[in-house]
Amino acid sequence: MSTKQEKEFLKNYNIHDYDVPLTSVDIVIFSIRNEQVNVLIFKRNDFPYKDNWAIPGGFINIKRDKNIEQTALRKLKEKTGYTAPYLEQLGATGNNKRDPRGWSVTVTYFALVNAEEVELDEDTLWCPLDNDGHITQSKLAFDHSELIKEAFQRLRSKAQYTTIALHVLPEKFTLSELQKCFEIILGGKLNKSGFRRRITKGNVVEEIKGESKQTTTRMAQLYRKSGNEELHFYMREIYAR
Amino acid sequence: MSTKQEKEFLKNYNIHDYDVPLTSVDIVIFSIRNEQVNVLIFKRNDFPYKDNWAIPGGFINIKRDKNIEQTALRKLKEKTGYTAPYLEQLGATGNNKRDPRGWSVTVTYFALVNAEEVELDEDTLWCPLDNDGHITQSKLAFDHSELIKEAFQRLRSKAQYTTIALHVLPEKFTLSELQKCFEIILGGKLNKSGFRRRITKGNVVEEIKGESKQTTTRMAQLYRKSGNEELHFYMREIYAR
DNA sequence: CTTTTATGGTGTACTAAATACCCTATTGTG
DNA sequence: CACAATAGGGTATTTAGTACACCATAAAAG
Repeated sequence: MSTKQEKEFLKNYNIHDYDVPLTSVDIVIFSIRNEQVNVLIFKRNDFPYKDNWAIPGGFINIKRDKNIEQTALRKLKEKTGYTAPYLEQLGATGNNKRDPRGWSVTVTYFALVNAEEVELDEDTLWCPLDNDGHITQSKLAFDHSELIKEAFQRLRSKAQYTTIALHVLPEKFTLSELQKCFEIILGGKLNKSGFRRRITKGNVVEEIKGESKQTTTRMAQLYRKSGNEELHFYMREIYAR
Repeated sequence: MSTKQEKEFLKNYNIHDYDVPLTSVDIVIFSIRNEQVNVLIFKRNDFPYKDNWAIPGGFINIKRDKNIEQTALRKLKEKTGYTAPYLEQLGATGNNKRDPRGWSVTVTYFALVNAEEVELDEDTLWCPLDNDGHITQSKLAFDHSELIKEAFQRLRSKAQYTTIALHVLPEKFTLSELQKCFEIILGGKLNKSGFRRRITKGNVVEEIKGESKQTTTRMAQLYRKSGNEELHFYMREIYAR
């Protein structure tokens, strides 16, 4: 397939001969803390936007990373220690405005983690989002506030027809805790028995026989995730009011 | 905000000092012909994969393109003449294997067009897909077969809960023609009266008063798209068997 | 030690929006 | 003129939600 001419072409090909955009990976890391959706941000150490808050990310290391998902996982691991989180690509954003260094493309991922299992570095913090996915704290570097908002919209939308909220919980949890997570993400109340039917009917959680958790009132049955798939998809959206 | 130090940094910043990936945009253009989903492919004129079939695409022109969607629209217009098609970003694919020139990231878009309104250039053709989204003709350059398959899965999935199939039809169409398009995309038969209720209930199509179309049997009412949104989203998926 | 209260857990009536199946109308064709 | 084929639409059934009521249980209050 590969002709002599083609080999010649590839030998002479040098990307540095062309005007190319910057290409980076950013990652919106979600968790739930104090009954709010939170996002992990850190204070930048380098130009541009030095000393501003931003979401984790950076350039693809074309020596070390085999693919872009690996770049995202590497960044996530650096900031949270997580190696197997829920991770989904949100999409690419690219234009000539978003980075002062020039034309820039970023591939954004979002991850769900359990806040209890993350140890924060210095200059790293959880920042709560309001009901529209706006970050309530400081203004962020680049277009990161916009990326967070888009990721939040995707998260909320997916919570309506999948089991995505499972991924912010620890290994063991009660159904009320799970419902609470859905309600926080969806921004409204869910019907209890409808929710429990929906969750227990599919093969998405299983009782941990004999284990229950002390709450403020009566004991609650503990569950764990079951099924192998990352997400279970429902035929209908759930209704939060 | 912008300090002297930062200005200095930006002045000295040169992307050519770094090892960066190639970044391109590819576009999967769908239409329906002969009761099959088709994809537009063309014969490559340049290395690598010269003389192989591929989907349209290319590098971002950082002088002319303001953002990646513009790059995609530019490529689409070159091949089809369309300036306002249904266009959606599928996502980014990036790894060190897909392009012989080196580490490569591509942002894939997919578009829906009406085949009748496209004039094919030389070295350009419509190629039908089988029921799994596999291209039935030749092997394609790069990982383009894989990109097509992923785009087709997204298209089929969206046809289950949105009005996406509207975008492969001409301005005027009958409900039977619309149903046929959905069936082709979904790969199964739909229930007629259920389908008509679903379509006519939302504000997605409107009768063209007094206009009807001759079919092989009785006259059929003509409709046009209505509503301003690109897509209408339903709460439930439709069921094709 | 009893009562209150908050939450855990479940059952039932109602409802929305599908599917499944049926019927009638219209027009070209043998 | 009967018949085939598609347009167009009606109704019963099913599915999976919402709304709401009810009992259980353990901590806290009196």
